[in-house]
Amino acid sequence: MLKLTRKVEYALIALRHMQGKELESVSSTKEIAVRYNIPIEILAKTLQHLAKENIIEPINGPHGGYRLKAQLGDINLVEFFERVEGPLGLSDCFYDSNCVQIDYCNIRTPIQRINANMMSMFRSMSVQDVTN
Amino acid sequence: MLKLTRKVEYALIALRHMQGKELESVSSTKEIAVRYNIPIEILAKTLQHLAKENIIEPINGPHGGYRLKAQLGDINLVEFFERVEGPLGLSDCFYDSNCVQIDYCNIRTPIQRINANMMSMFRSMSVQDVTN
DNA sequence: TTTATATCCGATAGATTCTGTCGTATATAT
DNA sequence: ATATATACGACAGAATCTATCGGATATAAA
Repeated sequence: MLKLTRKVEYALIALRHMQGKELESVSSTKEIAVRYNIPIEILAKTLQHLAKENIIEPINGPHGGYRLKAQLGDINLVEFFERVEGPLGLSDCFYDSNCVQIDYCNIRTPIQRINANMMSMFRSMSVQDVTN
Repeated sequence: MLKLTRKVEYALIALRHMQGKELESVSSTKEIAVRYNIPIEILAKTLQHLAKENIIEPINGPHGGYRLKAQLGDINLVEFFERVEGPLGLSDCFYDSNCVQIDYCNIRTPIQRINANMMSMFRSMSVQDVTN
């Protein structure tokens, strides 16, 4: 409950890795996978996803890899989590409402308040707060 | 990702239900299950768990059920989540460390900072903030 | 004392999500 | 050409979440 997914963690590890290098320099999937002991195939998918989101830029071919493209300070954590994992919320009913309790639920409003607090907390931090 | 479990939601729904009634009055599992459209067996388990945690008090026999026992204002949300679901944290490595990345991880410290923020946010709210 | 209505509790099954793997295609530097 | 990268859909295994089943104990009331 209330945990990050591996995918988000792998993404952050990779971004921090890239952040630690010179701006133009390129990091390959293999390099990162070996360095941090991450299964290469799943890291590959994660990086492809970040590339599709224009957060990193892919370089094809030998000596290729990825380098940072977006300003990590401009992406807050709610935005980042949603771009990597989709809609965010303490309960599904805040973005998709096929919950059988929805018509009777007596805690929807208070939970939504807490959810707003959580969102606001994550929104107050940027990806760079993690990768620096 | 970052969602509450049904068990926690059912527990909160039940507590709010009890909170809305007179102090001495008793609510049965069936009454709550029907009222909020919750599978009765799983709600039963949840209430038994809350009883073991001394948050509610069981009354056996016909016309039995449960009534509030603890002061809900005294239980903060971190404590509540942990009493219902066990250890809490954005990543497992904050309370149990068989993560294969642990020796190489470059984001453990920043994530722990975010985790501390989240904990502090949940600690600043009590169960009563949800059930009132 | 029997009966009906509750809680109690371990075992298990089903569903969903999370995590990781495989195979194949495409791009490009040397 | 070849070697080394990314791209990507399909699938498989694992873990967690959610729900169900069966049978036990407790007690109020007929």
